[in-house]
Amino acid sequence: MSLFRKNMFSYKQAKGKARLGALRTNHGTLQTPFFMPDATRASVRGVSGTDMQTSGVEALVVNTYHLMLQPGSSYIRDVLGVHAFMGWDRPILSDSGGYQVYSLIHKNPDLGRITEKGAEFRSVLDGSKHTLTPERAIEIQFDLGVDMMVCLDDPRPNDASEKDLSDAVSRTFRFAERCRKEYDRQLSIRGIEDEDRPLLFGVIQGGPIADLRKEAVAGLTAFGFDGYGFGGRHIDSDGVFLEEVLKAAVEGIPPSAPRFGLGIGTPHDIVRCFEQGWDMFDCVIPTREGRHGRLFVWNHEGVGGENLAEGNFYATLNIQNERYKNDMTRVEEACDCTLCANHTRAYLRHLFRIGDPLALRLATIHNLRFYARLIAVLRSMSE
RNA sequence: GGGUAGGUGGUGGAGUGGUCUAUCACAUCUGACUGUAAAUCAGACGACUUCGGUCUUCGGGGGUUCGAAUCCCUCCCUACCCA
Repeated sequence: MSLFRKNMFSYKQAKGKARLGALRTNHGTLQTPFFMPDATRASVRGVSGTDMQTSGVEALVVNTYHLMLQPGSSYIRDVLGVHAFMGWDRPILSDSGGYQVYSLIHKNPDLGRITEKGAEFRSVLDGSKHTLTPERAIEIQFDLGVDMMVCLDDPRPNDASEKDLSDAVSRTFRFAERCRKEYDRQLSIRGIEDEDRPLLFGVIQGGPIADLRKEAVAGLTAFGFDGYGFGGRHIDSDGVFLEEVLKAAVEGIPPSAPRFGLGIGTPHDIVRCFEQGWDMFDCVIPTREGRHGRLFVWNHEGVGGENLAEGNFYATLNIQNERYKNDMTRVEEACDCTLCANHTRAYLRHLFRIGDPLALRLATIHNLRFYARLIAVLRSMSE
């Protein structure tokens, strides 16, 4: 019983393998490709919903693990869902907490362990124990009331042994089966009609080994999910984009399903994934790096496009550098964001220097606007 | 005029005979950041360097000592108290 809803996703082939699509969700239709900033704890740090809408943000990602800890999924359920809680009425996707198996547990074994039962976390907030089973992850995501949810997965570091990576694929598949079973059960318990159900994404594991990725895709697609996400990490330990691995994965996914590159990525990574046929993305880069004073700017005004694939269409500047002390130009003259419309580089640098929270907000807004403009370019170029 | 306490690298402030170019913090400079333990983290921060070192620093000057930021003399300066 494959998940399939008529008119949920449609697309037309664009340049090469890239495609332009439309994904229907309970909070509106999203044009693909699209990029979602991470509002991990139901907040894109430092910016308001209005800031995000003005910047061109169309959808957000929240996190099951972090919201489970604070303020708690039942709390969010009781306040009628994360949309109402945040005051954001556009699409929201929740990540399953699977990434925290990697970012917390694998990077620091003191913070928990992953077993066949699920992920046992030692809370990063107060040390308390929390077990996130596949079933629990799905239940929480229903409590959150999101539009798109993700199966709990078991990502491993890319330098893990082949056996380890293979185990991660098979366990992620078993988790996916359990997630799907619980998903159906929740739909039934909550009396949710097919037309109103959130979309469920399976996650492709396999590390940097293309054959494992193919195997993962084959298993998941045979089982059937609304969409498929590329999990784990899409870069090697040196930050090099795993072009062939992404390609191996995307080729096995039926074109009728949306393809989600989890945690992707830099502007260049997004372009390359889009050209391979990936449709949706999320990443902390624009927001985190913005808060750290790194601003994205186009290399050329008017934005050509010939150089998109080479990745030299943009540059970054560290606004805190001394060279901007007397720089009275805009971060980017051609940008229409709140920062570029009103303030100089020198002023933004000053705001960072004095530690004013406004610096974080303005830098984040600019980077979100940059990403939105990148997506707009991809959409227009491919027609 | 008398007394007391002090003067350490951009700042604050440790050190009180050798392991001191001198802890630490801040400031400054630079870098990193990819499904957010991240308004975080890392490196540099006297000069020169063939990167192995070399030279110059702890208010100024002089002295004791094999050796001084550390002890002594002297001068200068600062803060507070008393006249």
